[in-house]
Amino acid sequence: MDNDTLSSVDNQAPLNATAAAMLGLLDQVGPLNGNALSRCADELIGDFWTLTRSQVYRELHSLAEVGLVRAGPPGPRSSREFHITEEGRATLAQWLHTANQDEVIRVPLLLMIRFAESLAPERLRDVIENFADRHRSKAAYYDQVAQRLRTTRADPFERATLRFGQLFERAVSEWLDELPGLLPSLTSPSSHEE
Amino acid sequence: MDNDTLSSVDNQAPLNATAAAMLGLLDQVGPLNGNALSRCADELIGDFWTLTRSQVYRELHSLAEVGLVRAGPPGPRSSREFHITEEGRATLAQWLHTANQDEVIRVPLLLMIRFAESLAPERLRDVIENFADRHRSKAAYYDQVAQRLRTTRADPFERATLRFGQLFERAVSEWLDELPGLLPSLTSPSSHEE
DNA sequence: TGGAGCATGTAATGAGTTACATGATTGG
DNA sequence: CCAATCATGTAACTCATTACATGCTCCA
Repeated sequence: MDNDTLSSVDNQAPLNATAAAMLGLLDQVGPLNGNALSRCADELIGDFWTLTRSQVYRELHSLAEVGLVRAGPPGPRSSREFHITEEGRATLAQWLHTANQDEVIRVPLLLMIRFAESLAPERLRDVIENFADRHRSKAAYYDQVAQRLRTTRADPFERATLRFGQLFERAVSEWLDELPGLLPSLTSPSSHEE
Repeated sequence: MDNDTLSSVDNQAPLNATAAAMLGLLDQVGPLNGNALSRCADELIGDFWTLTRSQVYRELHSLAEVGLVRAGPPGPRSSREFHITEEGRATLAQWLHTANQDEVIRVPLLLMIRFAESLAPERLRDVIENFADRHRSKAAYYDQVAQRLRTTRADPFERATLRFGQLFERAVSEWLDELPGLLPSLTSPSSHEE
C-alpha cells in the first residue's frame, strides 16, 4: 500500500541525511538546478559531507515525487531549477528535530597502517607523506576561510562548522608529528640491509 | 575485454578498501567464518572503518570467486571458515602498495548546525549534548585501550592507529568546549520570550 | 524437552560512484 | 563555422544497510 498522494508531512518515509542537506541548501540559497546544487553543496557543506552529482539528481527526483521540492520551468538543455516547498521546509525541520545519526569516519591510511606489517617502510613513508600533504593544504584552506569569516559579519553556524575542521586538522597534524616516535620503522634507515 | 579466468594477480579488478581490510584481518588473525570476521573487524578496525555483516558475506563470496580467499570444510549450520590464499596475500600487498584513497568524514551534527537557523535552541542543545556523550565514552574507551597497550609489548601499528583516535577525540572535546562561545544561541536563555 | 535467545547466513532495498551521452558556449 | 571545452543530465554498476529467515544451544 503505497499511497503517494499524501498531503500530511508525517508519514513520509524519513529523510536520509543527504536529502536533508539538499533541502537545507535549497532553503538557504534558493532555487537551483541539479548541477548548481551539487556545486553549491561542495562549497557549503563539502567539508563534512560528501555527495556526488548523480546523487543530487536522484534525490531531487525522489524529493519531487513526494512533493518536498518542485521543479520550475525548463531552462537550457533539459535542465530545470528546483525549489523547496512548504512541505519540504516542514520535513526538513522535522528531520532537524529528530535525526540522531552517528558520524562516518573512514580513514584508509589507518587501514594501511594497521596492516603495515606487510608494507615496506619506503612505501609507508610515501603514503604518509601524501596524506600529510593533503592535510596541510586543507588546513591552509581552512585558515584562509577563517580569515574571511573574521572580517565579515559571519553566520555563527558557519563559524562553528569551520572551527571543527580547523581543530580536526590540528589533531591530524599533531598525530603526524608524533608518528615517527610511534613507528620506529619510519625513521630507521632502509631496514633490509644491515 | 573482461577475461575473468586469469590466474595472474595483476589484472584482477582492483580491491576496494573494504575487501582489503578483510584480507588483512584474515591474514593477521587466521581463518574465520563470516560472522566471526565481522565481529573481529568491529574490534580491530572498527574505530576507523565500518563494515556490516552483510558486506562481509558478499565480499567473502566475491573474494572466493577470484581465488583470494578459500572456504574450508563446512561447520555448524551452513557456516564455513575462510582463509586467505597466497594470491590473496599478494593482492593485499599490491593494494597496500598502490592504494591512495581519501578519507570519508561525514558528520551529521555539523549538517544540523549548518542548517540550525530553523532549529530551536533547545533542540540544538540536545543534539550537541548527545554528541558530547557519545564522544566522551569513546574517549574513555580509547584511554582504556591505551592503558592496555602501555603494559603489554604492543604492536606499534596498533598504537599508532589508537593514537589517531585519541587525538581526534581530543579535538572533538576542544571544539565542544568552544562551542558555547561560538554559538550565542546556545547559552542565551530561552530566546522566544523577551 | 521445548522455547528463548543467540549465531549464522540471505534477500531486498537504498545510497554512492563511475562512466557515459549530449546539448550549449566560446574562441580561433 | 568548426573544434574544443564545459555544463547538464542519465545509466549502469558497486557498495552499504536493514530486515528477515532459520538453525543451534542451553537452561528452566
